[in-house]
Amino acid sequence: MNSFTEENYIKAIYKLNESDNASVTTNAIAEQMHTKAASVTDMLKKLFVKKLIHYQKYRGVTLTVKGEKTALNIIRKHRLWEMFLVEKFNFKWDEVHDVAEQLEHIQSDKLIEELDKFLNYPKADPHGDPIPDAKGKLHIQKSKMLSLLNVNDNCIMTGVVDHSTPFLQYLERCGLVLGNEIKIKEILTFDKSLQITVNKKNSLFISNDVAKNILVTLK
Amino acid sequence: MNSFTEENYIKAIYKLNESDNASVTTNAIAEQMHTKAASVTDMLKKLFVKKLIHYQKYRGVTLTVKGEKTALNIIRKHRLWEMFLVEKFNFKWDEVHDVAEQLEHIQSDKLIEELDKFLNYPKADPHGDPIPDAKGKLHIQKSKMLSLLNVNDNCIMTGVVDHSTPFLQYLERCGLVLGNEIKIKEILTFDKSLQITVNKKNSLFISNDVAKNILVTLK
DNA sequence: TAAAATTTTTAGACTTGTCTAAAAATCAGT
DNA sequence: ACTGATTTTTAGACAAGTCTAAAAATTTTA
Repeated sequence: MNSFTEENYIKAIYKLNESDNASVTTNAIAEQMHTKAASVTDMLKKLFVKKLIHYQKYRGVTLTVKGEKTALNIIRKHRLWEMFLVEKFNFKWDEVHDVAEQLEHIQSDKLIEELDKFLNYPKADPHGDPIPDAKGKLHIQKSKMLSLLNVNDNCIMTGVVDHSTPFLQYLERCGLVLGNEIKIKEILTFDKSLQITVNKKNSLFISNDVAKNILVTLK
Repeated sequence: MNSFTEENYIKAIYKLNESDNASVTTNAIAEQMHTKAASVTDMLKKLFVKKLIHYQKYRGVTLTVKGEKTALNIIRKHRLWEMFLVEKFNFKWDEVHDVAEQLEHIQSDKLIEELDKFLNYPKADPHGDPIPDAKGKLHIQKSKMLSLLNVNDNCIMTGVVDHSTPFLQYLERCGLVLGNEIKIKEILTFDKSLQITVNKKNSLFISNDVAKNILVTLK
């Protein structure tokens, strides 16, 4: 079994990796955990021995499959408890975090099963953040701004930020409607505009501002 | 704030003191906590510095008022969580303990308030163990077998174990009916039979078997 | 009431997770 | 490609909680 501290490191690594999908640096973890880089290095060695992370000195870390499973289990518990506190115990969204942070470490499979049942098996918490199932699988993806993805990422359009008519009309003319597949071919360095394909055919350029207003989930 | 470990020691001391109401020994705590006497001594020094216990070397410990308040708060949380698990999450009584043992350390006043409200402010858990209120006050007493008390203990009769007619008729003849005050005058060593008074007048002897079938709460 | 048995405490060591300060490795700018 | 800045790691120390072995105090027993 992993200690509370180990669980918190795993979760921090998962979150840092989630946003940029790159190898996570020692300093980034130190900042996230409100601790010092030296302490992080010590812990990384331990997590490496336990085969929870891939780690090479000076090279940052990523989670192993085992580490990711561990992370998803903690996140599952955290998000289910947040739902519970809000829906059943009259917590406001800004009040839940600290308590869920404690509750997520409680060890009991039956408790989490029953909690899930009690909440009617929610697929996402009210933030739109997906709740992994008991096997650690995410059934829905949190949507992100298209502008945050990288070259060669493949995604499905799921929403827009700007709902103005001119914008929506522009999108329709480009074939950018809900459900279509968007692949990023290139991101130009000088203005961060994107070359994309829609449904593997239509190739076009969109500005970074446009990309910021398109919500997608990774495929 | 106290650590999990400190809280567990406080709870252990409370429980050990509850049954016999005497100064609690180092070895008794060590056994209860599944640890070694040397570790207990170390912790006792810490709890003494924090003014949670009265402690003199080699003389055992009792809780201070502050320590007792701390204990009652943990017990309140423990028993509320047990109720919750049984009533809302389909736990059996033998399944709740380990989980409640973890949940009792969660720090959040609002959480416990809402939990209490959610359960409709229960006064006792289904074991009959009383749940302290938010101020640490016990509104009902757990009833025990009269045979477990000591000389000079004073109590009120609250129930019986054996409900057979002959037994109840015998009790009535002795004046042993619900609500009457029983004081233990003497416990004979050779057969553990008891000399008692009922309502400070009638003095009589009852066998230990009879005493085992009379439920009382301490006054 | 003195010796024997038991309980409790002390002393010193180990583990986990943390820190500071200094050394080593990597990265950035020219 | 070199130099300086930054990041990461190492080394050594500390606090909490635990342990074993030995010493000290208390209790039991004869």
